[in-house]
Amino acid sequence: MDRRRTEKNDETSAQGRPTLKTLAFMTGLGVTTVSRALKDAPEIGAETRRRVQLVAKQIGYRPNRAGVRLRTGKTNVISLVLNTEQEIMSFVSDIIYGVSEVIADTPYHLIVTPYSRSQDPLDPIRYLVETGSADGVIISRTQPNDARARYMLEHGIPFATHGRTDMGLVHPYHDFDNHAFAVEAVRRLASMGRRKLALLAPPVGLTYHGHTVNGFADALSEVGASEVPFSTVSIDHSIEQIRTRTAQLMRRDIRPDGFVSSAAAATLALVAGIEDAGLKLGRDVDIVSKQSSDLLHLFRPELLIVNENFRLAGSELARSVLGWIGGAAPGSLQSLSVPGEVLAYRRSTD
Amino acid sequence: MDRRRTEKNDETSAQGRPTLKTLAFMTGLGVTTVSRALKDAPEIGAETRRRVQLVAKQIGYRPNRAGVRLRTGKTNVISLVLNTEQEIMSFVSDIIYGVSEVIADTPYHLIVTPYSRSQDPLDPIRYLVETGSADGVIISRTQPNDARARYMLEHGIPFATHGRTDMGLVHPYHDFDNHAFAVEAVRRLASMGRRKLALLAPPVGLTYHGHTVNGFADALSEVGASEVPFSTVSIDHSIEQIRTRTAQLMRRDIRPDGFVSSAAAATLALVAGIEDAGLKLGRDVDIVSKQSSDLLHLFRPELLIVNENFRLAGSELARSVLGWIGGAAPGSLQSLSVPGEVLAYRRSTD
DNA sequence: TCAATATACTGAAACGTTACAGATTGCCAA
DNA sequence: TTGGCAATCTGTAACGTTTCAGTATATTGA
Repeated sequence: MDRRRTEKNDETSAQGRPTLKTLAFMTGLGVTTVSRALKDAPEIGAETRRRVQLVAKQIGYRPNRAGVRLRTGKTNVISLVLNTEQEIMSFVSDIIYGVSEVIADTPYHLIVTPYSRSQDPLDPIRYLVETGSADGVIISRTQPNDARARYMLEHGIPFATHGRTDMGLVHPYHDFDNHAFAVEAVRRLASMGRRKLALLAPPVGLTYHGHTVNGFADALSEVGASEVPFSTVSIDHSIEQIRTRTAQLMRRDIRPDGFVSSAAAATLALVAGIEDAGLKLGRDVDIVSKQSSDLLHLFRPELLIVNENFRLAGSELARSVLGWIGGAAPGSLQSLSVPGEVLAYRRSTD
Repeated sequence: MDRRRTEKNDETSAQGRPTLKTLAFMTGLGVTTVSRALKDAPEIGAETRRRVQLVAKQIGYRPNRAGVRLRTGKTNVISLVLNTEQEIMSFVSDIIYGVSEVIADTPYHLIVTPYSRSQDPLDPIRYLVETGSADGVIISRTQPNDARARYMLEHGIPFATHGRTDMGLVHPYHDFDNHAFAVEAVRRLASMGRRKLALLAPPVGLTYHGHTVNGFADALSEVGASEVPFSTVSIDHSIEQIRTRTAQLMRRDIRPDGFVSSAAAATLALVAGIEDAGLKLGRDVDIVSKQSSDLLHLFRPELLIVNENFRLAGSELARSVLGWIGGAAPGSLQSLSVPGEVLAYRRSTD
């Protein structure tokens, strides 16, 4: 059953996977020459290079990852660090697919490194750095003063953040312009005559919470509308919590006639809460909501919708990390995604 | 900048990561002894073993993955093979989290290996096997006669399928009992007086399409209801397609008064189509739908819901693969998840 | 007492790769 | 002719690990 070779040389017939040694034997060259020929090193004769590459292609040679990794330290791995308690209707799959698209034609593999909310978010990063498990890292849930970004910068490992930081440190990122989103949302609500607006914001602590809150505030004063505070819940809260808090809010004398919501799942809860309070979407209140997959319009056609493309985010993040690994300047690997227009499926005038 | 050691021995002070050599030096033992001591080999003295393990823990020794992999061929990697064009509201993140949970306390890493629908689904599998990139594989979208399962069985790589096969070959799987789901769904609809039922089924070709269709048919004859054929669309079709086909169906003279739907996103489209035709959920028609995240009840409280837990599926699949890798009999690593009861949030009698 | 055996440990080799430090050849200038 | 040099190619060592084939010491049996 276990038919191992007794000879040291495997230059005979049946082999497992071809290695450099196999190629060296087939071409009559040395292992070193083959190695260099495959990576287009300058001191290899043009014909030799072609010959080696041809044979390599023919027999389907693939470099052994472990060999490369052991020798060079290069893992050819990108790690996507994810929070395990991500909410419902998660965008995670979109990001993964976006990343996959980009690394598909590279030798890179994507590993998913999870952490639970109870853990220190720095734990998985430390693990990756200490064990040298990846050449590059992608993180999300970015904070203005992000310990993970600082740590990776200090340890010299390339990374990209989904969302910006605000520490005066420069690193690649991709972000959705949530300030612009909030501004457009408020303008839209104002244009429909809504004057008392509430914001269902991202969780406090994350950078885009600030962006969203600021955009909301800026636009409020621009259009001369007022805010009904609604900061007891964020989109990170459970469906039930958002729903009950919303219902409470809507039963007060002073209640909002318009909402800006930063996430689709939260919007479902928001609508439920509004209806629990006996009010009607499109008549008593309007909502502008972000979504990452195209289904809110099915939920309630009165919803006003702005799309955020997480697949694009994944692609951009992957491109950024690979760019940094490839030696590009981190400052040149930053991108901001501008929100599209607010989409309406049925007018609130019905 | 590049302060490499000139000495061959790194037994001096500042090092990067500790290796077996480091431990050997610190303990005064040979590298071999240290290696064996760490894995509780029998021929190591009890005290030596303890001493080595203590020191290893103290200095935070972590075996170098590349070294192990090169020497032993063990990758300590599980690959999750995913279709990149997965629909909206994807369960992918749940599966990933489920897998992560299980491998968290193991040396395993999870890599995501994507393939697009245009590709041969066998491609990623071949890649994994040929390059020896993983110790175990998890696949979904399983077919009765699944070329991937056959291929992996032939090549002796442990795997688990999400969904069963029907080839007379034995391998680990986890599946949701879709036959039971369809039966319960039909019974429920029948108990509400619905007699003409339609099925929004999984895509033809996948094993659970058959299970669902059979369960549906079995229960129909059990309760004496009739079927309104609706096989022009499956849950794999786009939201728009399902919606328009549903509307067409519901405008016919003979239209269903009950639906069984195999996916939440499809149900959204189904409801939209029904309402496009001017009919009302809970009055003209009832729907029993599967869902994997808890939000359909927010969409329409009249919906009847059965939950499918994909996180559990991920965990079970991971456990199975690890079990097989660990030498368990593949036949002992099969599990079937029984659907919970049909959940109602508001009675259709309203 | 001697040999046999068990116990505890060890060095060398190998996995596949790349970097370093040559080695060989041919050509040209002096 | 000689030396120098460019152009190609090559062997060896090393990355960190495990396995193989030992070695050394203590213990046992006769």
